[in-house]
Amino acid sequence: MKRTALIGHLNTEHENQIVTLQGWVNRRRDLGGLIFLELRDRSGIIQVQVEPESAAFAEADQLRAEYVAEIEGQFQLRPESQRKGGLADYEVIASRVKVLNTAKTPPFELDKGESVAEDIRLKYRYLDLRRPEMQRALMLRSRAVAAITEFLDTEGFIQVETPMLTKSTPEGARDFLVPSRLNPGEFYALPQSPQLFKQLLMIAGYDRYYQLARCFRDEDLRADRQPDFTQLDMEMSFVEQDDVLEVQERLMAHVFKKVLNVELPLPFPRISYFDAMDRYGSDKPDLRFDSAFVDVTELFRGGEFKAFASAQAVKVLVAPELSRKQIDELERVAKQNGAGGLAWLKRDGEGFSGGISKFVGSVAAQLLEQTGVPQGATLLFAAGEWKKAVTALGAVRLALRDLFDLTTGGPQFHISWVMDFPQLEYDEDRAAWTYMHHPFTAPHPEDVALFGTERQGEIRAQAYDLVLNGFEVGGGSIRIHSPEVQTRMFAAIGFTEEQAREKFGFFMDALEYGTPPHGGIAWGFDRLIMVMSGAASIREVIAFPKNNRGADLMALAPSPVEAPQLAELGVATLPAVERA
RNA sequence: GGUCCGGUAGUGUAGCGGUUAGCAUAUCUGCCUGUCACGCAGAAGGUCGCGGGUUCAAAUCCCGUCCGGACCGCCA
Repeated sequence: MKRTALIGHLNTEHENQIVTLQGWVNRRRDLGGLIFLELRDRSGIIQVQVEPESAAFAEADQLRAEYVAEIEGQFQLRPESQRKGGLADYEVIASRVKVLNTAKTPPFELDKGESVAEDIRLKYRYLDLRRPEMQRALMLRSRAVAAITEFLDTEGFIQVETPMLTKSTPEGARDFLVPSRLNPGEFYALPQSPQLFKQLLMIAGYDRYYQLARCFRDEDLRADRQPDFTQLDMEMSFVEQDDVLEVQERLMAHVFKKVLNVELPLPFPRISYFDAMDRYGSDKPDLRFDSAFVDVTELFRGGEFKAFASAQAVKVLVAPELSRKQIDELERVAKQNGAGGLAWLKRDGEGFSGGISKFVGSVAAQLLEQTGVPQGATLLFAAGEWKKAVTALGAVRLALRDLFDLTTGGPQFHISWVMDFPQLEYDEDRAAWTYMHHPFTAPHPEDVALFGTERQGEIRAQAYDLVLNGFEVGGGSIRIHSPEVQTRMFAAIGFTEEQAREKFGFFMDALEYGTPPHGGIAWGFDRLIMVMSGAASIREVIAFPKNNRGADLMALAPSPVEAPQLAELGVATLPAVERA
């Protein structure tokens, strides 16, 4: 059964040799006397010719789509008129064909997989994964892992595995819980991230750590979010913010170079959280195109248009000429993202028409000058409380991107740092301050004094996100290594000493035993691979993903379990009516 | 929890008050020796997601429900 080579590795050196190949029947073209087969493995596809007088003919005649076959024959150039470049210049003239296994007729045609409903693909994922597109994506992912390992190893990072059955770490998301049979009524939590463990490794003196860590968050899914996902988790001791960023930039550039042969320009641009929000309406702005907002708050202040006159912020986005239908659609986007509405104007000569034009007569000239809106183009406005206004207009900006392909002409990949996040955020619903990143994020040293004062909302965190084409592909921070600062942080978010002890006392203890200054980052690895491979969904780069409802449509998980299994765990389920 | 879009042979789609529910492809049969999305001829294959309603008549309209997807909330 020894095969000569993977199909894609056949080359001129094999020319006119007898080769043995194994794979799946990709396609069969039966010309009556003559049979052509396409044999596929993970590396490529080769045409096989079976002649009627060949001893292989009877067996080859049995082959159908997705049968597993072994082919022995001469690897040779095709007739000159039929060469198509690469492996398609060659074919194998079969001398022996062996059916290694039959296959049921596939539920969908593999080479039309792109247009097959995703739930069908997921139900038969093992067939979907045979498609060259899926194999390319998973092989790209594998190459990225190899590049990362190679780089981090060279840079002195040590790979350490942290537990999957652990105690809930305060990352903010819901935990997946695992009942403990040996400790009835008690539960492990699956890690949302290895955050505390990697910090403990720094305290333990491992200096530089990394791990491709499986993480779990029990929240609703999205096209770029799965309940179980992979982080590239890293932590470094005796570093300041710039040290972390510098290593990260070289690592990312190395991965892009190795995997895609793309050169990322270094250093990566940095933008503050405030600027990202203020100019692009997002903390993960897609900077492959500009379309920054223009601030016209002051222009309208106290003016005749009441909706803008006293607004905290009035932002405007220059859009191409829009139809009424397009404006309505964009307004729907704005409203879904928290805006009351979407005011608009069309440039008409030296003034404006449509929308709110009857209110802007007195400021028309300044509006033209400040926005530079071209003839016929549209201005889109969001006004109100600053964060709400910019967020809504940010969503409109992305809708315009998709509507008008605004990224064409820009770089294929744009990566940047978003920096200087606020340390604390006021939660209106709970009427309390909370952490924006996580409670171990170090504040900017100059801002520590603001803890507990009225201005604690101004404290800047030493936190940073990596943003690629509008996706957050990484996030990290310098951590608090001083027990005093940690205590002030807990106090600021309303944790009492007792509450902090109860939640992560072991970590509070550890902090007091000689914690080095340290910081790190975690990459959303699936998301990064999604963007690198140009996929529209994270599911395209995960072998066995969950659907929108968190279900594995192939394995049919989650599923009920038998009563004895629950009893052993000391767990009972509520009837559906009581769950609400 | 919410908004929007969708569900018709295995797959992908058309049909949007009266059709024998159409087309493509896959499948099966026959023919075919240079095909490469092989071709040609034929066959089989459908509870139009499910339930209810409106109507003389429902794939088509209405309500509910289930399922799938995108987004908001949520996810630091």
